Amino acid sequence: MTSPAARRLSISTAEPGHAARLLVWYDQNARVLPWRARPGTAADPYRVWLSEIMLQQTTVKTVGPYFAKFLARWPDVAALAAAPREEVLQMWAGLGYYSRARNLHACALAVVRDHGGAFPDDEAGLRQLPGIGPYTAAAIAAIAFGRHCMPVDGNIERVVTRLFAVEQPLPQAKPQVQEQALMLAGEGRAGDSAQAMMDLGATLCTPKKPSCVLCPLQPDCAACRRGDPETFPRKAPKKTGELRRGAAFIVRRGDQLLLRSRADKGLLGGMTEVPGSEWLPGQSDAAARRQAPVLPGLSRWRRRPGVVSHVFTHFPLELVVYVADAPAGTKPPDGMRWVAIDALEGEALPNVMRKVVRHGLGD
DNA sequence: TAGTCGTGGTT
DNA sequence: TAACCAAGACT
Repeated sequence: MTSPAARRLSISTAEPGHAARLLVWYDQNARVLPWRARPGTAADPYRVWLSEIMLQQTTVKTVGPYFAKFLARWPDVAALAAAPREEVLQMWAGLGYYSRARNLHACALAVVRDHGGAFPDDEAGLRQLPGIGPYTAAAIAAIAFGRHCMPVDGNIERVVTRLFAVEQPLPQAKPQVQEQALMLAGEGRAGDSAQAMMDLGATLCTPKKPSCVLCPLQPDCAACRRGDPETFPRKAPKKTGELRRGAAFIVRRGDQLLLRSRADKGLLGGMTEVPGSEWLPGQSDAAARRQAPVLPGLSRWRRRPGVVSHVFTHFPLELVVYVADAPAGTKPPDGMRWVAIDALEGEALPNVMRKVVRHGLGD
């Protein structure tokens, strides 16, 4: 709280509120991250945007190498817009949530085509672009353009619901949290305030065992006073999905594999895969195997021992893997293609398919 | 509004 | 280990 000396001074110097104390803490404790501008220098909207898209539901550690890779290959939004979409998907492979990659490219094209290559400099304008929702629009507006707004992500939801001991569960409490979060934006330093809140949530106000003794907001934190900060935010428990089963089919033609591209939308949209059965709860191995591709002259299917297990956000998956050989010269079925095993790095293979190939090739 | 959409890490 | 979480968007 305010010291007696400071209180006397507060006649002319307003008592530091939440926002001010947050910024004092940030100036001494800000994380150094590749996409952040050096203190005192302006942020590059392209880098801010690229990082914000990559960071959606993705950890800082995971994003690091992808951010560097993208920036080296496409140093500005015009370069990214000029790239083939397939190349963007391939570079994104492994990062997950692939609609982000499709929207990233669509957004770059829109910025070049509709905005002369410059990002809109306010929340409303940004919000119109593909892949930019309420959070990302506010984050870019604050960090890149200094607009007075506060993006609300998982970190900030946690900090705010603890600070005010919000009893209403999420997501119902979102409007209230948004309003309270904005009160923490410092005058003239909205971008730093936003990043300070994220750093606070990531390093001190953590989901479990928060370090309240080090927190600059601790004197005012209702949840900390109650003694149960970990119980915030309130949230309804979510149900786990049912296990789905299926089969994946690896067809070898010499040193090549048979691949195809998934439908543009939906799960793993636009990504590369080996032919496979549907993924259904309770599907028998026999039913899955009947969905094998048909090629002339194909050898017998050999089932690889074991299964490939993978967990998506809303369901776990188990795939049985079969392998067969096709004679030299065999033409690929409609919509499929032969790809050299050595060239798989150049494909937009999601991790589940990397697991399948590794398993099928006996690694 | 609630379900869909990846993957890796932590507890 | 099963559950939860990570700078959410879209339908």
